Amino acid sequence: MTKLQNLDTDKLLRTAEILKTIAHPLRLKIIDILFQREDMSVSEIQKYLEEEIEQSLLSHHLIKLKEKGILKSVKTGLNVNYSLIDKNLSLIFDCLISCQLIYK
Amino acid sequence: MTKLQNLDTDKLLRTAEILKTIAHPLRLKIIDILFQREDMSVSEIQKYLEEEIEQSLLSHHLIKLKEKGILKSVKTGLNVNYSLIDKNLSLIFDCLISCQLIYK
DNA sequence: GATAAGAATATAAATAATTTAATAATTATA
DNA sequence: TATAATTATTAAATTATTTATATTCTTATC
Repeated sequence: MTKLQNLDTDKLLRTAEILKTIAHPLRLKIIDILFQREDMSVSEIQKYLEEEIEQSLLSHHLIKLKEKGILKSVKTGLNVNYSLIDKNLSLIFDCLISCQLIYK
Repeated sequence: MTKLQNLDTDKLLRTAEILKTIAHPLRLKIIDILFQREDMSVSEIQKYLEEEIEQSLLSHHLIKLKEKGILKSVKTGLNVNYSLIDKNLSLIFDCLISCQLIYK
């Protein structure tokens, strides 16, 4: 009987926290956009989103993604440029595809 | 500029839905238990959980996991045995590890 | 320094998820 | 058939997340 992971309570909580952070349509879309192009400002990201979305709402989501260690940001002049800390995050889609939970 | 995935709205919604389903400490623990041993009844799973947890709460979580396509169940006598539909789901941990979002 | 642009913050409102508790349904056994 | 064991269902209570609105903060430019 092998262990899936060394799953103590802290690790369960942290894993759940990260997955919860990603588990949102708009935040997934943001991740996708930043996978395609690094270092985009908030207003650029806003333009890329097909749905019209409030600046403050976008900011909320970006800050949450940053807080949880998924994005980083650099301020340059008026702009704040966000980017993915690790592009391997896209592997999460591959995992769900390999489980046939989403289609390719 | 490559696309991360072919990310239409439906796919974003479905991906978020699945991740949200997994993104819970107890449900992750259930997944871990069923990765270690297939076909466990509700009461067996209950015994395996270190924290004391209500039978009805466990049932709620199991049913949610089943509804979303992550678990399957077979009724035998008094028991209902649950198991993972796809053990590759554990790859999700590897993904988070490779992004250094959780430790190994 | 006044104004504008870009982004963050604060707060409240709306919505959704989780947990609890009581009860019901199903099957097995005395 | 009465009782016990196992699991599911329902409704209510609690807690958490998401969204909207208004405002503030920072930096640049006039």
